[in-house]
Amino acid sequence: MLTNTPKIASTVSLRSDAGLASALRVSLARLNRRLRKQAMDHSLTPTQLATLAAVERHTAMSPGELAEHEKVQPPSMTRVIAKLEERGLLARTPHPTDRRQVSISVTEAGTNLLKEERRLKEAWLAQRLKDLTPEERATLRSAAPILEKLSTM
Amino acid sequence: MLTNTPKIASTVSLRSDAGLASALRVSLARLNRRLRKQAMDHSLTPTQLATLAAVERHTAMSPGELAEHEKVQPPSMTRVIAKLEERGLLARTPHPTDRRQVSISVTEAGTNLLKEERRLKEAWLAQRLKDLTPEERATLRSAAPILEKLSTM
DNA sequence: TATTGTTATACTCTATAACTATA
DNA sequence: TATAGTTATAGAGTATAACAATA
Repeated sequence: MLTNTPKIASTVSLRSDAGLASALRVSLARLNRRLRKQAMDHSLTPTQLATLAAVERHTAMSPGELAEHEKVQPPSMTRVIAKLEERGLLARTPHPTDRRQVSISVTEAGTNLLKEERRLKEAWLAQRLKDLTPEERATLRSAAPILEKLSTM
Repeated sequence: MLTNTPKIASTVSLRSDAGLASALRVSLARLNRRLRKQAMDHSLTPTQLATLAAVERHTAMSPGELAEHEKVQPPSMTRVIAKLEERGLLARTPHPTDRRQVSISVTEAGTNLLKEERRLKEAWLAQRLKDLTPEERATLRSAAPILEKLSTM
């Protein structure tokens, strides 16, 4: 170790809006980093996992839509889908009318993997919530819908 | 477009602890995804950016420490450092006593990049906070330290 | 002729193994 | 002989360009 002195946290007051933004940004990033570590050993890349979740969320999508949604190029999505299909997490069915297109959907195994993934993260979080005071939990209960709102504004 | 019907959100009640954990997880993930998009076009990989931030946070670190901190192998860190040094964001100075070691520190340009990166995210967040009601902002002010606490428990 | 998706190929990032310099 | 770091090389993942099938 050379030196290992963490710097003093931001001194901007929480009372100002800029201070609140700063404090929230730091807390959100840190908590998310911790949450991301609570993951299954599914050995899926982030893109693969996000693709699986997107298909589940939208019920059925074409490779082109998925590429756009995940901000990757179509050839990359072809390979992501191939991997997920190989592992039985996604299935491809022909498009009813346009035979150029393919419809991608989640298999039961894919759904189960996503469920388990979420279950692990939520279990970790629930455990920590248990160690808060009732007042702290009440505050978070009020804050949750506001955080939700922030991301859709 | 094939189909694009988003599924109904979780029906678990916010009142239960499991419901709170679920709601928080979703909100946190979504808000972070939005925040991450508010980034400079610095063309740094996630590892490069995280490394830069780690060095800033710890003032000075050795390549070995950085590799361990960022969970990459030493040879990978060698290349990350090389890239960051090439761009003038990190600097290397010899260790005072052990000539095998190298001390890595952030340059002024590196500090400025991190500042700008944070400024952008916080500006985006502050703008959204402005559109909340005073009560909602007060709730978030109370919640911020609790979120912070959750990640260190 | 335009569009959807795939194959061919190259580049980047990270890993393991082997090497150099210093303790 | 052990440790810190780098260089050499290989394996994944993604991009661009070219191609095949269908509209």
